[in-house]
Amino acid sequence: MTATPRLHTQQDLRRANLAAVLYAVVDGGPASRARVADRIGLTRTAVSTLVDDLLAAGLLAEAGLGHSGSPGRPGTVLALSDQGPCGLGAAIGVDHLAVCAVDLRGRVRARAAVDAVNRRSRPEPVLERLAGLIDDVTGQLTEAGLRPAGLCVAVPGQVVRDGTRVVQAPNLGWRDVDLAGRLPSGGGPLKVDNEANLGALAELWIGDPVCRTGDVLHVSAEIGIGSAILTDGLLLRGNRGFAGELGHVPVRRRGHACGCGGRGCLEQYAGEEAVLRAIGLDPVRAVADHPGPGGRVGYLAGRAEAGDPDVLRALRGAGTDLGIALTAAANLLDPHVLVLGGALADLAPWLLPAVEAELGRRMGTAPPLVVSRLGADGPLLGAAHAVTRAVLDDPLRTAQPTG
Amino acid sequence: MTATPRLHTQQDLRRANLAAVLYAVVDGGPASRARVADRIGLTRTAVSTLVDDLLAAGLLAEAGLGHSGSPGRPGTVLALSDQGPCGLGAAIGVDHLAVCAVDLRGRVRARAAVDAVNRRSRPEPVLERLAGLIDDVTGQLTEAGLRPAGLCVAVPGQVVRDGTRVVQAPNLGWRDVDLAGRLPSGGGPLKVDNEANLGALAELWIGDPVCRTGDVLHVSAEIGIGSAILTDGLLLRGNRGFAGELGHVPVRRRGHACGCGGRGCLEQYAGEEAVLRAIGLDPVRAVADHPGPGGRVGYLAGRAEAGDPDVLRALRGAGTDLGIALTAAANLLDPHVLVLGGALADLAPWLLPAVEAELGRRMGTAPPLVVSRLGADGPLLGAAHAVTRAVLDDPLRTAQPTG
DNA sequence: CTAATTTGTAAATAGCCCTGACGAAATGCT
DNA sequence: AGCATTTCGTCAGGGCTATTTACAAATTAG
Repeated sequence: MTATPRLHTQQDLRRANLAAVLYAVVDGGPASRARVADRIGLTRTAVSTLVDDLLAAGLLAEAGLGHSGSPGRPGTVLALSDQGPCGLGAAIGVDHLAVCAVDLRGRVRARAAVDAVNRRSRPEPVLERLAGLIDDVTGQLTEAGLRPAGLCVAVPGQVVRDGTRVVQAPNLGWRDVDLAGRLPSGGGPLKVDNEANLGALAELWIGDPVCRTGDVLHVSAEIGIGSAILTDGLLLRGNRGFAGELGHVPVRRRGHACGCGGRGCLEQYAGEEAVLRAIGLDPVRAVADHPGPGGRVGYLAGRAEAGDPDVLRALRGAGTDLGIALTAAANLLDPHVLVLGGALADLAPWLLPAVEAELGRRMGTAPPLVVSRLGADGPLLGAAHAVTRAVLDDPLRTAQPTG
Repeated sequence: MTATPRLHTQQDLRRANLAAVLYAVVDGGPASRARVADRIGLTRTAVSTLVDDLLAAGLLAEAGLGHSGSPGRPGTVLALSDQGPCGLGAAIGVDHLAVCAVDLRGRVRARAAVDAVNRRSRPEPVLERLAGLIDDVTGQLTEAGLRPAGLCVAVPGQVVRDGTRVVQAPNLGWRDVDLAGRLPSGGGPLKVDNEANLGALAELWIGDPVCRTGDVLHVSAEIGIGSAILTDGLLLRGNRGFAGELGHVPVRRRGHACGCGGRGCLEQYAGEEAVLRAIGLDPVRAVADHPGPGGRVGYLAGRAEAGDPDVLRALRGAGTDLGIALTAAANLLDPHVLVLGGALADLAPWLLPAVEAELGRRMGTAPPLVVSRLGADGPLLGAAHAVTRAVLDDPLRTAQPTG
């Protein structure tokens, strides 16, 4: 439900073609003007003028002459600038805070992270600590002569569609938190998005190439189980921006009551707490016993690695229920691929067989199931890249001449 | 997973603006050039030249002067031509064949239909009879001085994404049937699509206005239970074009075996056959006993109307299971509205309460549930309108001067 | 060293929309 | 009725965008 942006004026055309040039370089790698022209179907002349603008804006850079061994004059290779604007990404996790900056080439140029106990914490101190990290990263950037073009924050919760307010983040205990103006976004715009969404976008942009060839359902779990649906390279956000709530897909007709008000939700059987309970641990105590990013997940992975039968059985059970929910999703969406991301990626060796078995049993030809390449880093990287992608989408809006 | 059409040239811009003018009239009703200019954000001058082209192409027509009572020279009202190209729509149902033609204004200008027993029938005789109906309708059109701009066929089964081949239509017993060249499409292109998809599009284009304001999940059932997902006014088709298979969402962990190979699929509990079995009827015999379009559904509706407790209980049960599957879908998609279409619309009075009860029990705030305004006619109308919409999307491609 | 090939740019051209201005046709006030 | 006001549609001129055509520069192949 996004209003399709109408193409009316010649400026819109110009903007679209500027973006097309940049994406030709993003998707196909550095290339000469002539090669870019072939890729996007414009003439060399047109590409030349577009490139002139992009060079002046500091988004592209000439990187010497390329010679391919074939006859003809070699072209001057165009690459994305590594001196241009950077994207600031931040992640608010239940037990950590992280910030990073990526340049237009997608390289991480600065980062900072701390362990933190954000569970059931008030927003103010969390945002204050996060602001400190952001200032830290911004400092590193300006030292290197780079400038931030905006900030995007990944949160484990529901976010309104326009991306300024957290509606609900149960595991942080936040409700209706407006972030506008409360974090130093480096002059650019500030956006908030769900970590599952950003993890999926990261996988699309810089992860497994299979995600670029069709619709994707990207599952990710921290404590809750979320997912994101990518269609045609775009997120399906739904009416309120809450699409992808895989954790509340019913997998038992009459099952445990869930915090959402329902019964038999997947989260009650495959969520982190459910797995901890299944091996006889008190979830609340486990959080205290195994803090830090990947604390409980690392603990579970360790015991699974050691062959602990209780943990293996619990993960098999979780995988089976996840398989049921994914059957529902795959029937509804017919995705090209299913991706396990977030904390699930670290437990994939023990979850995957059960998930695949259940999918195979229930669907004639189930979509392939792959493990995220980015894992727990996905949301953070996705947030940073969301900023740089916004620059690429509208190159001259945020650009400024090279110094 | 549709390649986004890139906007490169000024011709593309022109095409987009021609379409914008037409859609301004479609969505906002007949209006003067100046009014259209206001609606789409172009200048009166630009709109004038666009309208000139559209008048010459026979897509728009001037309909006299409009006077609103306000000062100023009255504008000449522009309306879609009712002499222009028409869309031919056809529907292949399990027990009927239907064809209709709609003009650009959306009015049905010709139609033909017959009862037929297509269940488990070979494609050849069915296509032959359908071709006869199409010729009949085309004849009516040419008598009225109209010309068909293409043909779209609705089938109860899975269709490849490019819309030329039926992969599988279980209730017809068809597998891998290529329709290209086997039906008289009146010179224009021939397309095939799933009836659930076309029913949903019909609802979007000419049905309940709530479908136009956000993402929609449109459920429709003939014998199988299908659905279509509309995002941003576009169908979500999925990787192979099989998205929307609501009928195979699991609603029982260990349930009846289903033809799809799975267990506990919704279709086994809420499909037409399941309901017939639940009231003690043999589905195969019931088909023979109650033929024709709406045969079994009409029979069930009649008994429900009369207060038959068995039927009411069976429909309540089906509604409950449908509610479970819709909970899954609503959590994944966060749709703006859920629509019950197809044959379900006729049983809505008895299904709806159970569906709503289950949704309400499982979701804090469930999306509103509405009944399709078009019902069983949806797919046929959607098919016809798919053709006219294609004309509106690229006005000068298929156009020809007024005679 | 020459021919062939490819690259990048320049000049001229065509298409599209915008600005500004104008006559035409209605309303509303005197 | 007469006049000012408002709105509509069109015309002329101009700016922007991409294309066509042409050409100099730089490389490979023989």
